[in-house]
Amino acid sequence: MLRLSARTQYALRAAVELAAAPGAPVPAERISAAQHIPRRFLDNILLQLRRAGLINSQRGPDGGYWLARPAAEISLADIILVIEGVTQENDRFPGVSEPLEKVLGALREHQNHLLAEITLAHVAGGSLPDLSR
Amino acid sequence: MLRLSARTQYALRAAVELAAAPGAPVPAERISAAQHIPRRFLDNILLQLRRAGLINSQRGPDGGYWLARPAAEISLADIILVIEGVTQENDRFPGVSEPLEKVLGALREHQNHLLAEITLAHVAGGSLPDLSR
DNA sequence: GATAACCCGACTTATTAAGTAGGAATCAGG
DNA sequence: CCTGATTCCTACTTAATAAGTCGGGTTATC
Repeated sequence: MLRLSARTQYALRAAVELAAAPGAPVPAERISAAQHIPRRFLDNILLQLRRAGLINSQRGPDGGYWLARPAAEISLADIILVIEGVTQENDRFPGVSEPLEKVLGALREHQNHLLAEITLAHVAGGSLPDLSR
Repeated sequence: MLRLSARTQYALRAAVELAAAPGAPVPAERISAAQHIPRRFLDNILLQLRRAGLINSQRGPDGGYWLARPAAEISLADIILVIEGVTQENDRFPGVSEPLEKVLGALREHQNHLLAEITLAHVAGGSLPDLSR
C-alpha cells in the first residue's frame, strides 16, 4: 500500500518549511524545531536535496537553506523522487494474474500524476488543487 | 510510494489462480508452479488466507484450496487487508506542512476505493472495470 | 579567532521481509 | 489399515532496509 518512509516525509516537511519562508536562508536548526525532525538526520536529508539541486545552502552565521526554484515550480513528486530514487521494479504476474499488472500500473500512474500536480506552493499556501482527480 | 510486499503479491496471484479454477480444489503445488511462488512460502500464505476465511481447504489426495465466496465477491482490497493487516499510522504534519495530511489521505482513499472495486472475477476474467476513476 | 552554520562518510541498531525447516494431522484408495 | 498425497502449524534463519547517530571537517561573518 501507500507508504512514505520517515526520511521522505521529513524531506517533504522540510521543503514545505522552506517554501513558507522565502527570501532568507533558513537554518537546519529552525526546521528541526518546527517540524520535530532529529537534527543530525535532517542535515543528512537536506544534503541530499541540495545535491539533487532542489535547494541551495549557505554556510556560516546567517547561513541556511532555501529553495533553488520558486515553490510553485517544485512538486511533491520532485522531492519524493530524489529521496526514494527511481523505483525500477517490474514484477511479473504470470498467466491468469497478468491483469494485476494493469491495476498496479494504473494505481501508480494516478499517484504520480497527483503528486506531480501538487507543488510546495500549494501546500505551504494551504490551498490545494482538486484532489478528487 | 505504492509498494506491495512479495507476500502480498503472492497472495493476490494465488487467489486469482483459485478464481480461475472454480469448482474443484487446487493443490498448492499447482499454484506454486503456475505462479512461480516458493512452495513452503505459499503454504504459509494460503494458511493465512484460510484463517481469515477467504478460502477453504481440504487435506489428502484430491485436496487443495478454493475460494470461500464467489470470485465476484472478493476484492483485491480484501486480500491485501488480510495480508498486510490494518495500517494504523497517523503521522503528524506540524505547522505549515499540515496540508500534506490531506494529500496523503486523498491518495490512500483513492487507492482503497479502486482496490475495493476490483474483484478476483475481474482479474481472472481479464475484464477490468474502468481504471481511470 | 570565536562562533554559527553547513558538509560528509561511516557506523549502529531495530525492524521487516522473505523465505526455510521439520514434522504433525488428515484423507482417499486399495 | 497402510500408503501416499496433501494441508497444517510453529519456529527459525538470513538479508535488506529504515532510522538514526557520530565525529569531526569546512566555510563564512563579525
